Amino acid sequence: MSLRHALLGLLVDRQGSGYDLMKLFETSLANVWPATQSQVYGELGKLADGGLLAVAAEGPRGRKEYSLTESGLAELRHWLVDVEPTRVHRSDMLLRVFFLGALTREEAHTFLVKEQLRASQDHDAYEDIKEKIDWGDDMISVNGRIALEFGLRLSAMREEWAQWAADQLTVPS
Amino acid sequence: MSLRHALLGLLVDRQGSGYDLMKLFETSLANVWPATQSQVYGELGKLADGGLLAVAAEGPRGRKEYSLTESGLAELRHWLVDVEPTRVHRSDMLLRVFFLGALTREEAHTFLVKEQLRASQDHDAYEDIKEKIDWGDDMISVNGRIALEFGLRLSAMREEWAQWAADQLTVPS
DNA sequence: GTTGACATGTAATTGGTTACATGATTAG
DNA sequence: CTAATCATGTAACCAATTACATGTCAAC
Repeated sequence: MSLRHALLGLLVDRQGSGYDLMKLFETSLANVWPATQSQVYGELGKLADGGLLAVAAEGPRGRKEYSLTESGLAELRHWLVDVEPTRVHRSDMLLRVFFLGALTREEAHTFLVKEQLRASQDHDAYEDIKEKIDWGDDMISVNGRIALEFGLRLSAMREEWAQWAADQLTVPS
Repeated sequence: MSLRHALLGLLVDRQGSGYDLMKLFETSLANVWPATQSQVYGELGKLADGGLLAVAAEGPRGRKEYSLTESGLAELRHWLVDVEPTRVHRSDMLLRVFFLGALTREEAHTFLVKEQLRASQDHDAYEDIKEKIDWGDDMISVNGRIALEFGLRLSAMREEWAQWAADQLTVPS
């Protein structure tokens, strides 16, 4: 149930339509919590029904501008403070690693080299974001920097690990 | 659709019932791809219907022992070699980071310190596994070690990052 | 004979993805 | 006038979670 909280969070220091929030999503939260258009519109409706959001204004083309209510902010804060983040993270990449023995050594090696490349590309992409985005001083910009640093460290780690893992295969015990 | 491949993978160098596979899951794959009992039994049925698995033997208590077929192995290898691993990984922890501005500085600091602690505990748990599990030489043991190393490096990274992030809050720009 | 491990399944619900469908407004 | 952007929604499907339901066999 994190999407609802993502939407509440985006509405803390701004007000916006589903369309606005979708665009914000793409340029910020999509890396940690992807969502589709249908999901966003659906969830906004439910949040408004539940009184966590209010329709602050209606514009052209049926545009509905949402704003956070008292109870919406309370729910967000409750989620941040009291709800434990999920422990396990699914990774189909690591799942594959378990079964690399079903491939030839060359194929397994290729798999790990590709992962190393992906990690390296991800790292580059994060570096790009760090340089090119002009960071505002709003909440998601300030804290987005902290999250971005995680991405940078993670991709660096993945690259080193994949290198190490590929070496393990090349020189077996 | 990774669960099907997880099951195919487990059946590469052994043969087993849903019950057996569940137990194997818990002690190996659960960290990278959790699955429930109902999911496992359901998926095994579908895989058998599709000819990727065969019922090799039937035992007491309705026990059905599955084995990998030719086309099952082919499908596994295809997934390993040709299907790109998922790019984005959801993290409700990082999602929360974006919204830390909705908390007081103390609350936000506490959140990051708790994350540091979780990472540290995860690291300890992985160290424990590394020491205590007696590793066989079967496929999932050999490659499980490679995956475990990822867990160790990731938890170390998370711990350092959380420490850094907590410091960022304490001494603001 | 009773407890615990073995063993399999179904049903209801939720969250997420993909595809489809429609239409208004603005800028060139 | 026409293309791009704005704007919202529905429907079908799939994967995963939770809870329920049932029953067997072995060991003590």
